Amino acid sequence: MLTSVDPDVLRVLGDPLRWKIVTLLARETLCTTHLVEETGAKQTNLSNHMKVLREAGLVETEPCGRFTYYKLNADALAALSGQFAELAASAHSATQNKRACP
Amino acid sequence: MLTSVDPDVLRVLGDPLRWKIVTLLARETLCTTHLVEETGAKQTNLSNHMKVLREAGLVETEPCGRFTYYKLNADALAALSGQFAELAASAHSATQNKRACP
DNA sequence: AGCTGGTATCAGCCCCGAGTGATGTGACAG
DNA sequence: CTGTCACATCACTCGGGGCTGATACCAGCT
Repeated sequence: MLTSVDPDVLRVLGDPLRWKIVTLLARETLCTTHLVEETGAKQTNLSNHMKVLREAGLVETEPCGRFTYYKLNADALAALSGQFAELAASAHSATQNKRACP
Repeated sequence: MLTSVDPDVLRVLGDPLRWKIVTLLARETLCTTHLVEETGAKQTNLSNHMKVLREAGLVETEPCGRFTYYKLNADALAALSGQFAELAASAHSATQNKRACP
């Protein structure tokens, strides 16, 4: 199939703060306190964004005592990479076939 | 370098209509009239979205008489694919190193 | 020239979502 | 048990962006 991605995941990643969170989680698994001091955002704001990222299937939670660790879902990112590669390949060959003017 | 992508491109792709336009352009090069009848959106709305896609470097215009053909920028998509692959690889190894609880 | 069809721009409406403060819940330490 | 810390949820404001109608622009045809 070609591009089964729905734009929801991309919309989720389109927010600057959420993207920064993703890049931070790409280096190490962190809990909310770390993310607060890394991003400078309020805890409430971060909690909202983490919920969005979790519901989009991009991060997974791992409770550890009273802390909540977040780690990236590498599979989701790999899937995105594959979809974009597929799209790029299709786009490369689509430059030839041009639909006739109406 | 790791993840030089700014979330702007992802935000642009996060809109459902824009994503549909991208998937349509992945198959063949089209002009605005084709996109209007394919998506069912108003011409004004489409023109706005095409401007956004153009400024994001995702599509390129090719004037042909009084028509304007749009084709995908395969390089931009391939770059996105690479960035996500890099991110996925980094995320896979980031599950090991977990920063200590504060 | 004047007319018609394809696109781009402008001005405005309206709604979704990011951000914030207050509050609730739950888990350890004393 | 009580306080404190980590985190989540609720209620709210407000600004950005998607959508639209009107209009300007441009290329080709008669």
